[in-house]
Amino acid sequence: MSQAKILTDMETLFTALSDQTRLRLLNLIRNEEVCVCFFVEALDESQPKISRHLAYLRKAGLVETRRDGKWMHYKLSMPEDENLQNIINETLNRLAQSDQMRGDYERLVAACCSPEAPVTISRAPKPEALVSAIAEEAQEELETFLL
Amino acid sequence: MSQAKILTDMETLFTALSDQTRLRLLNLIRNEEVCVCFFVEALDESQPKISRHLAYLRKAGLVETRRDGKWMHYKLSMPEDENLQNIINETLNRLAQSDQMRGDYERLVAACCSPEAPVTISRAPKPEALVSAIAEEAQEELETFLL
DNA sequence: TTGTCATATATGTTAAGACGAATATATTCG
DNA sequence: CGAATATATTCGTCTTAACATATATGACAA
Repeated sequence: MSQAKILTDMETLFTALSDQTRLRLLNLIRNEEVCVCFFVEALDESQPKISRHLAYLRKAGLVETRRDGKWMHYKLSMPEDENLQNIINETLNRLAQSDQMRGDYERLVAACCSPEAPVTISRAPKPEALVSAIAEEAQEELETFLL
Repeated sequence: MSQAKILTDMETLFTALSDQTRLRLLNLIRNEEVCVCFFVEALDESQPKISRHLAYLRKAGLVETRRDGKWMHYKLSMPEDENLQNIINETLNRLAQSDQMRGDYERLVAACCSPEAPVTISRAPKPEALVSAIAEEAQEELETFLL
């Protein structure tokens, strides 16, 4: 039963959230599935460090993985309980107000879409949601231009 | 500016919430100011342990203290940011669904209001909100009885 | 198979924090 | 003042978890 574990589950959730690197990672997958190499690029941290923290989040049940050939994609995995969902959403909303988190996100976009993207990741699969958002933006710009 | 510290502040908040004893303490002061001796009684943990965790919560800005002679009272101290407030409220709501937390609360009520309360705390100032709630309940029972 | 790339895990070190036991501080009472 | 009470802090120990560095795994390509 879920009853018996409420306290332990919350401890697990908050321990997972109590690290800056993990909060930064969550901020990046707020909307979309992201490939590990983009985390490394956007946070400018070592690959083992990113990997360890992603593993931590996975064990805590906060993210799910999908393998795609050599690439591992991570996405948010919401708990069933509504209170816990709200906690996570409020966390993401608070993070979104931070300049630093916006900077991380901008580096994610740059790593995905810049023509000068480092060779390392130039062939990695880009986050779909992000790419389509960028495409829409470009579309809008085009339309604005045409007016 | 609050901007510069968003990430650090969240790390501090979640670290404070990532311990079962501290979650149990927060559950007890959800509605009211409570004196340390009642925490010790309700959680059935050693006094130094309770004291250390309360100090931790105070340093994290989650509780405020008021001295009343020999007694120290603790109460919730909400952060200014609305997202963080929501996180704390959702946390308390989730805790309230736990049988264990309800057990803690019942022991708090018992310690405050039972005639067989241990000598140690029989003279300690009781939580006002709790006492008045109990009084109302008694009043209701009386009225029901009179019908 | 051999090599290469993307990611994960092991290792050794260091720091944070949780605990019980003992002790210190602060307040009140006599 | 000194004794008693409520709470806080210190100490020594143990666990958890952070990190950098090095190495292992798993997938694909040649």
